[in-house]
Amino acid sequence: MPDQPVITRFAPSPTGHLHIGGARTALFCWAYARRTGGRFIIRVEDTDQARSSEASARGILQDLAWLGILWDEGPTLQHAGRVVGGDPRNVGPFFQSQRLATYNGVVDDMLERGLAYADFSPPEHLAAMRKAAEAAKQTFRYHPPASEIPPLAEQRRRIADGAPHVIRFRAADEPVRVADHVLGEVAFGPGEVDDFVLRKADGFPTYHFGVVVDDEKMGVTHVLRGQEHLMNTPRHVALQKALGYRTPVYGHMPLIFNDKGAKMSKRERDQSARDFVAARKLSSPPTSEIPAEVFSGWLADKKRQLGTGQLEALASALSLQLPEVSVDDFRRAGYLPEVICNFIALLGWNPGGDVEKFDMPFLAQRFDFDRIGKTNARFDRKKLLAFNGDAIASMPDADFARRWREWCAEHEPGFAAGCDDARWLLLARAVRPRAKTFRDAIRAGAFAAVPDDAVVFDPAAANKHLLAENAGGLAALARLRGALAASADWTPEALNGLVESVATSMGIGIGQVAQPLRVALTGAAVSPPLGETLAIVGRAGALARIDRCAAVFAGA
RNA sequence: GGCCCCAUCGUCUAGCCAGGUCUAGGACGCAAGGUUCUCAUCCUUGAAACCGGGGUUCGAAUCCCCGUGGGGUCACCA
Repeated sequence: MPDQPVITRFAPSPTGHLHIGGARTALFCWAYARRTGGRFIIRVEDTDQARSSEASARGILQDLAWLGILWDEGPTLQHAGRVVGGDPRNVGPFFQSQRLATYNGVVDDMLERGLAYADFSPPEHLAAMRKAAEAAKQTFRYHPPASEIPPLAEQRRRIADGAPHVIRFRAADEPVRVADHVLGEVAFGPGEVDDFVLRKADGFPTYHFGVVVDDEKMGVTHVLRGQEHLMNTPRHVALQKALGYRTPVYGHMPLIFNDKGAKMSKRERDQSARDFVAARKLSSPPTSEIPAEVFSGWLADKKRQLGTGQLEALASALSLQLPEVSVDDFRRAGYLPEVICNFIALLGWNPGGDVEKFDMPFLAQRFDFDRIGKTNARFDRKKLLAFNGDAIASMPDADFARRWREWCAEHEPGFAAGCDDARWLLLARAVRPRAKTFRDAIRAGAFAAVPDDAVVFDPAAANKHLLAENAGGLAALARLRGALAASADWTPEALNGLVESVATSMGIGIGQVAQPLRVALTGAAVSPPLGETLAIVGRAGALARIDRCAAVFAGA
């Protein structure tokens, strides 16, 4: 196959959000196709009827598109004014649940050729055998002697009678070699591959069967996936060999761990919430979203997970920050898609030398198997945060202002609502060096969204800067008010100068003027520089806030 | 437990494949100092690693073996 164009695929199962590890797999598959001038396709593996959902599939596609990982073939999605996906080679559909006829055709053929057989034994039978083998400390391998497999005619007859059954692969007793392009050659002894199920009792293919058939039918040449799939590969290779299919080039990537050294998973979010609840000794749910019995069961059983909505309701009721695990989590937390791509690419791959900041075109130009690492990587949120902060810091003002506003429209619609463009730009500029994420920026700029008559004064700040000692803070405020009311120039630069000159004229340090003003304007001891803060609040707002502050603390 | 993978600063890693230029480089984090009206940014400096043991070799972070440690996987989930 060396002369054929490269075809890679990402094959998510639509049972939840796009996980960060899945995003990396997709990114690498995309990058490899781009670099080699090949094609990148998406195939949705929705063969688990109980757990798959269309909403999840759509969410995953949207997350991919948001990250900038666009596919050449696959389900179609409207994104940024164009259609992503499609089926130019006529190899679809790209949902496995719509390809049952294809799988059934292959099953028939395999039955006919003795490569597979119908197994009518009930699941309990298998479970018992497995248990017995475990008790005897033996490796369980399902591979009955040929004499126990009914003749094909009988299999056909019972199938036609509607007897419940699965279709199993008839495995050969031979070793399998996998030429992995990341790990090198990996050898598996004879007997490692057993008579695994190809088609489930519900008529849907298993993962192994769907993957092998579809990769062949869709002409996939390169399979990049997580190392958790390594032990599946001999099955796939054995199947390909039996069917006379081509074997794609495999590359198994190192895993991504959380900071506890375990595989990153949604469970982490439940665990973090559970730890928090346990530390607070809460025994009843703090939100009506969660029934009491569900809550207590969840609390007692570390394996149990709450629904996504329930978990989020819990977190917000406790104002608890859940660890981000899925792409959507990071998006809502205010991370930039290009930073996420940059960062996850670095988990398991690097361009060599000291380069670690790069963009999608760079990846599309440089990515190759030979620089994929072999060691599992911990997902370091602190470093991601630093990367995101760097990206925000190096953006042009106007870009940051626009993208922050877009993010707000999606995730914090109330925040930017009444703000005109000029003021928004001032706010964005002031807040930017204080923010590592868009959500951070909201925290830093919160004072701007508070109505002038609703500033909440932090008691500690007010005490320290307005009420302490000889109440010099209130006197400074009075002087500032006069100067501000008279100021001709309402720009950050001029206003900074004005604050300085008030301090000078009063013969005190700038801090002794600045901090009282800061508390009056924002209620807190922390804000952007005063010139900026004043400019954002506006003259009328500033005077109103100062007056209200003076009134509140006058008698104190 | 069987099978399989892996092993450089706390973390992500460069260097390893084609041994010497490595008193092991970068980044995040951490520590100290500086700039500053607060916070943050920013600047400077610093501490910090080749898992252990054998070999091969004039020479090993780099090659080989063993040990140890970590991880993955053992479904009619994917």
